[in-house]
Amino acid sequence: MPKKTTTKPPLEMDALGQAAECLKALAHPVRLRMVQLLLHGRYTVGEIAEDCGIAENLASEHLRLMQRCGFFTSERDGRRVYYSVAEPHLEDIMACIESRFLTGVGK
Amino acid sequence: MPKKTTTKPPLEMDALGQAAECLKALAHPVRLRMVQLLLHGRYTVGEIAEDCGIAENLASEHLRLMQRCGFFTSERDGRRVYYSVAEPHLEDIMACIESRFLTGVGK
DNA sequence: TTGACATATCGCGAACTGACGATATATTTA
DNA sequence: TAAATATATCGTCAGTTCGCGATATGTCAA
Repeated sequence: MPKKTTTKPPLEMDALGQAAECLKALAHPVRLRMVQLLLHGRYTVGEIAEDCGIAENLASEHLRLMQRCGFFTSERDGRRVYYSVAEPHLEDIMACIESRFLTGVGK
Repeated sequence: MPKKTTTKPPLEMDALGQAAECLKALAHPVRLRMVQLLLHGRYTVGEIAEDCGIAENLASEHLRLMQRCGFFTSERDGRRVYYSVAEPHLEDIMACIESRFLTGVGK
């Protein structure tokens, strides 16, 4: 009897907590924009900040947050730090989000 | 000349804001659980509360939040109120989330 | 009507988040 | 070395979220 469907979550509640954490990381317009951008290549903090129209320290904070979730990684090259996507599922998830919210709207 | 496309995102920033709002609504373990449950049928507030292991007033608050996003709808039947999924994309989005976070973990 | 049940709403406090200026660290160039 | 550049971190504060007890509303049955 591997599973029962009676009352509670068996032990998935824990995984749902993790999933919620990561969704919280995505749930910010600037961070969604960063995901869109980095899905097309790697960029420095300065480039990302400019694209999003925010200060560089703010960008750095958002990027670090996404990195803690495992969504992004960074590598330093000289004084610059390049961020890129580390989580392969991000592409699928972003596609879902875009298909719901960003399709043919005011284009 | 309705809009200019100089530095920033064209006009999608607005849609990203909306998307972020809805992701925030999803970004909670109890609410994710509610989505999972309601994707399998319609249930009353009391049933949902018990399944999630929370008080009924709390469940009611979470459900109302999801309803404001357009994710759920409710219909009253006597003293009970049944909630069900209203947003068809929820299934896809939830599938993405599950494939990332809820696959073969500790099973 | 009254009482019981199901759900919704309100008000509060604790905890968290986001933005921002100031400051710190790391790296290159002079 | 010092100065300039790129990024990261810190402290703070306004605003928000969560859970909860108390209360309100809505519905049925006696």
